[in-house]
Amino acid sequence: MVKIPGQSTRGSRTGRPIMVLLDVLGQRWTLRILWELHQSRASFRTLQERCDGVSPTLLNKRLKNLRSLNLVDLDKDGYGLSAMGQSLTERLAPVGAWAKDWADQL
Amino acid sequence: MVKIPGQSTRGSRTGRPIMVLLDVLGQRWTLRILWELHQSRASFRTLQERCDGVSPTLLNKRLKNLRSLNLVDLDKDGYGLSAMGQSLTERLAPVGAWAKDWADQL
DNA sequence: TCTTTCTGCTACATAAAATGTAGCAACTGT
DNA sequence: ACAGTTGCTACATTTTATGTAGCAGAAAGA
Repeated sequence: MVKIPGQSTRGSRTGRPIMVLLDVLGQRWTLRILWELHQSRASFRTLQERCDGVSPTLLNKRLKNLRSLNLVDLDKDGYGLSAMGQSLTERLAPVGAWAKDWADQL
Repeated sequence: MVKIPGQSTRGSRTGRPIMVLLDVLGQRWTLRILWELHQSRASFRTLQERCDGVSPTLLNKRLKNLRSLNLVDLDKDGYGLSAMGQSLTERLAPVGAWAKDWADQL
């Protein structure tokens, strides 16, 4: 059972890792934040701009959460993906290619 | 430029398909709904139960949206993934495997 | 040293989104 | 005719996100 302190258990009643992950990624801006950090490290403010000016309140909330989940870290160069975060976004990459075909088909 | 009627343009100012997709997938329950439909087709109510009793209001909203995006369809056997939805969730599958390692590492 | 300009972050009122519960109309099977 | 489905809607309450302002600390320049 995966239990994250201060985290909702919505969609996690089974405790199956995938459910927990889908729950986390399904939070507004989380996916986008990971995507942006996958492009490059960024300071809080830069990241905020890149995320279409998402509110700092929420950005901070998400970043705190992603750090506690060991997907994101913070150093002198600002925020970036941890090794784990990197491996996740790498697996998410094929979806980027898929999106092009999908958009054409729409 | 991809424009979806009645859809927020949050995170879609560039109109890049991936941004639109991240925006859609980043909506609460969307990812989970796709995941559940990837397991098998289901009626509205069955799907609702599988999604930990998500409110029918929201479930319907998401399903409508996913149908307009050509990711989900509805037939006599209830809701299910379209061909497009299938190809998306297939690309999402590696993330399921990843989640196990991630959970162990937490 | 004294600004200026970054940094990450917080407070708080407003607005938007999600929940929970009840129930409707249409169809299916007995 | 009746019971049990189906997909779905209404609506009041609660939760979440937005937008704006601004604080405290570090670094860089004059």
